[in-house]
Amino acid sequence: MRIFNSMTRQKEALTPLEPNHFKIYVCGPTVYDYFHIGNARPFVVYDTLRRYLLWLGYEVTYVQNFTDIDDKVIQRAQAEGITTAELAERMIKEYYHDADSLNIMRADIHPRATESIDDIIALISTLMDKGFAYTAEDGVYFSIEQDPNYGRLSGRNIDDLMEGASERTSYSDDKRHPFDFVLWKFKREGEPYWPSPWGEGRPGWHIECSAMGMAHLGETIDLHCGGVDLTFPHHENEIAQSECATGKTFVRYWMHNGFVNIDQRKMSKSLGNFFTVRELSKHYPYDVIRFFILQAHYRMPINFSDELLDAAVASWQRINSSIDLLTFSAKAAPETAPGEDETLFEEAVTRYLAEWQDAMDDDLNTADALAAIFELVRAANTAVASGRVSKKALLNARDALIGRLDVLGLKPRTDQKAAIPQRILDLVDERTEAKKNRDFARADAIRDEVLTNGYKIEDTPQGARVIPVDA
RNA sequence: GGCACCAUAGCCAAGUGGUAAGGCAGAGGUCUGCAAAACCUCUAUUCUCCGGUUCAAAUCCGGAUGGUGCCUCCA
Repeated sequence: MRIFNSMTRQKEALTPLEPNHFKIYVCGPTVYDYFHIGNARPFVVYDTLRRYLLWLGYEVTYVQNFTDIDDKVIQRAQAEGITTAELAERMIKEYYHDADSLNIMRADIHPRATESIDDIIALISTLMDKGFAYTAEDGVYFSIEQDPNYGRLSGRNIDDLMEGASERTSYSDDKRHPFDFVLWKFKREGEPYWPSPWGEGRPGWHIECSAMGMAHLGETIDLHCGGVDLTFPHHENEIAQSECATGKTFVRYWMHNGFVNIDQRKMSKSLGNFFTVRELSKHYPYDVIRFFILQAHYRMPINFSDELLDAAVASWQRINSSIDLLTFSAKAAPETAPGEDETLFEEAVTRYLAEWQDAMDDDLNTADALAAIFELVRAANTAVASGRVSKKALLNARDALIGRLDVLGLKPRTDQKAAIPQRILDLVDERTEAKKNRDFARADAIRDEVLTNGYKIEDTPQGARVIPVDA
């Protein structure tokens, strides 16, 4: 598999440091609110990466943190009159609700900043000992001038930063350099704090990811993933503090996903143009949201609108419909089918599955992978219509389809459907009888009645087929 | 101001040197008692524009235009 490494800005062969075992760290949510669709993208994308690596036979250790202490958590907790721990606990529960619904696998480890204070303090101590950190009035800072490699990931040097900063950065505090960043914030009135060798306080934002990543995955991590907006300063700072502490490469492959936009503008909480996944799920099912995200390559920006979601509903329906059709028609399909249709179909299935894998291998191109899925769908629908393809071939195709969708974290609707009530099945039989007697008025009336009850009847060469109408 | 990214049909979106995937929407047809679903055909002589390299460019190089992002809240 090849992956675009943000550090080198090119696609590279992806290999684990430790044989057959990938160690992945994904920047997780700050738990002060429900997460929005823009936050959901990395969770879905890297979950898909994880599933694919597992499918390829690798062992994967997947870590995704919860930032449960920072300014926003404190602010929100104060506004609600509860403790930060209470707020975090609640929002983590809500995170799991949405993430589980999006079929995002739980990480092997979900470390929390407040439970990793010892690791954080140990890391800062090392940086202090080695002369990369210093104490200022309001906290402990990392000195970027001590790091000759600073700026490598984001492609900027300290001079570039100064130029950008000249109009926006205040030089008023007592940091040695305006871009020095805080490792440990000394406590302020009314805020939670922990003891440390430098005084009571709480961790800075960047340090927690380094500390938790290294604590659970070792000093060198295979993959570190997150949104492009984290490239600078968050990931840049993580590299600086981690590598200065250990002298080793912190991360071998950096992956950054593109934004979710609204009206061509970045979706963000500060712009106020966001939809939480929870809110959106009231209008569109979770599987459609996931499908929508995977329809584009992960590094491209995606725009977001009802029209695009509606199109995704229809596309996803096409796939589900084909799976249902395969299951249904396999029942009446011949046991063996020695003809050309059978051979051509099996060849087509093999070809499209190969295309699917090629796409996934090429920098997790889920858009292309889904195109292969659609090709497979068309071949399957054609095979079904021909009636000259064996039961075995149809079921093999169906299972392959379901299997590949599962790697994408997409569950076919069939699996989620309840059994069709006997009452409905009786009506369908009654309609078939009416049709046989050419009593079409009666047949149509029954079809309408069934539809009113939430089920659709479709006539096929193999007989009438009943499917629930999706809400 | 500095550093990046993006521009492909009505809409969405793959494609990084060999002659434009896939989905949605639309039109026509087949099947059907009628539907639905499905299938077939059609819908970009062309990839924002202008130069250049090459036998060959949506793909590489240079420039222009438009849009977006980052530059100590951010996925």
